[in-house]
Amino acid sequence: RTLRARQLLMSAGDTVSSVFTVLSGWAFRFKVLPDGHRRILSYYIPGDFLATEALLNPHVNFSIEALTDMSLCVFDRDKLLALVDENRALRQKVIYLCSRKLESLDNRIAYIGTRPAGEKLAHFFMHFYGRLVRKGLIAGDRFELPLRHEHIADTLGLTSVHVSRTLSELKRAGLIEIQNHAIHILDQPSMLMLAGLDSDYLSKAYAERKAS
Amino acid sequence: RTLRARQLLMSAGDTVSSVFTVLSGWAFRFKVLPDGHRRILSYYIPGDFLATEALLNPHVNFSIEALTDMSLCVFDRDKLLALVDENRALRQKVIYLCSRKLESLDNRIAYIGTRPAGEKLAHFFMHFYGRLVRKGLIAGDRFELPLRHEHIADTLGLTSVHVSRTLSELKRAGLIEIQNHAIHILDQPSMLMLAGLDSDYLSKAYAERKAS
DNA sequence: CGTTGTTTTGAGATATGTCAACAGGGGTGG
DNA sequence: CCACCCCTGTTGACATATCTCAAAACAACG
Repeated sequence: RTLRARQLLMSAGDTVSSVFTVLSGWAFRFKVLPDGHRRILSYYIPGDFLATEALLNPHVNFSIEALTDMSLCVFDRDKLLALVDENRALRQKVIYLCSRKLESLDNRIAYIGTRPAGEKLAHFFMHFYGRLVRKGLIAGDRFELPLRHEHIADTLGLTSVHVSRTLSELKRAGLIEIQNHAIHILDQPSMLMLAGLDSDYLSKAYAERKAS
Repeated sequence: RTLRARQLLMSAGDTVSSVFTVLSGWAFRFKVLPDGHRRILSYYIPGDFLATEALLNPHVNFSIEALTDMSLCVFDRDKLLALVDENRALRQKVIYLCSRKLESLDNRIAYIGTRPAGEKLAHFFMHFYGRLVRKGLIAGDRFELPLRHEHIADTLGLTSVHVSRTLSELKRAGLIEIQNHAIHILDQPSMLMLAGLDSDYLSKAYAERKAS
């Protein structure tokens, strides 16, 4: 199945009967608060299993939107669940997925809380860097981020105006460079430190590469 | 097994071999950021299964501390896992737990992000109110919260000073009252609205009561 | 009745939000 | 190929929320 950029894959309130893996393209999962603000909860990149939450509970209360054109591999939720139920190895796999998911949400909460905008941004970028490396999707210190400032803002709990300003600061400080929709990490150590990550975060990511 | 207030049940980096259910008392799960700030991720109240995360993955990177004296029912992780592996109903139960857990973290992220302090506090209290009601632990519009301001601050990403100020505002506005460590919800509808919750949030909680 | 830990209050600093104007890019239709 | 428009990003001035530091009030507890 394919999807165009900006198309919705599922909406809050839906009862879904399919789950997916991402073959190509990016997507994000979000909620809309009562006051109309959007809050982005997580992103999906190629290779990701899409919507662990939906596998566990078909009644979703979040939405998923395509960030770019994308192609997906579709699974029937019931059939997949039946398979999982029978197959021990698959069950382990699901447990692993859940565990990762829980951990990553914990981390989101931990650093989104109250860190200043610069640190939030650094964490955001370096986190993606690590994910892309682990998936074997990039090699150098430059990668594509098909996001608008508004996405970043809705992810980190900032305003797009303030994201713009803070990005300018990071550029002026010589930490990063941005052209088109690609970001270039100029000063890796400083960025990792700003992000509150271990200095060997990236080496670890390279070591884990393609161990999906 | 029993635990005194302030005692640690597990620490980040531990490999745990036991999981628990809470018989009495409160606890909280937290991380310490590289800069020394503590971030509280979740709370446990009587009846809760303690550390779904630890069941899925024995190598934990968070800590759990007792908030009050507490008594726990201990399970051997391996044995419990073996049981779960054999028993279909238990597997469903675990799936349900994970699903709830994921959802609640989503919600944390959604409202912790950028809401003003008053709304965060309202959400925090009403959320506990709902949880306690569902567990059948309270009846009226008043309940005990064995927390210091610092816990609330570390949960919501605020300063304990600011928590104090904002609480004073809520009191002055006639929304709540606090004595000892018990909170009295004076204006339920306003509090629910502030918290960004449905006006029938509590009726629902009462309806679900003790369906643990 | 002191000691220690917690909450409250105040004054001033800083980070972030809001609103509004403008600039640039990439499409679209003429 | 150009003129226009819409969407996004940038910049500025100002308002506000939250933090910091420090002192004082209060509570719990031996």
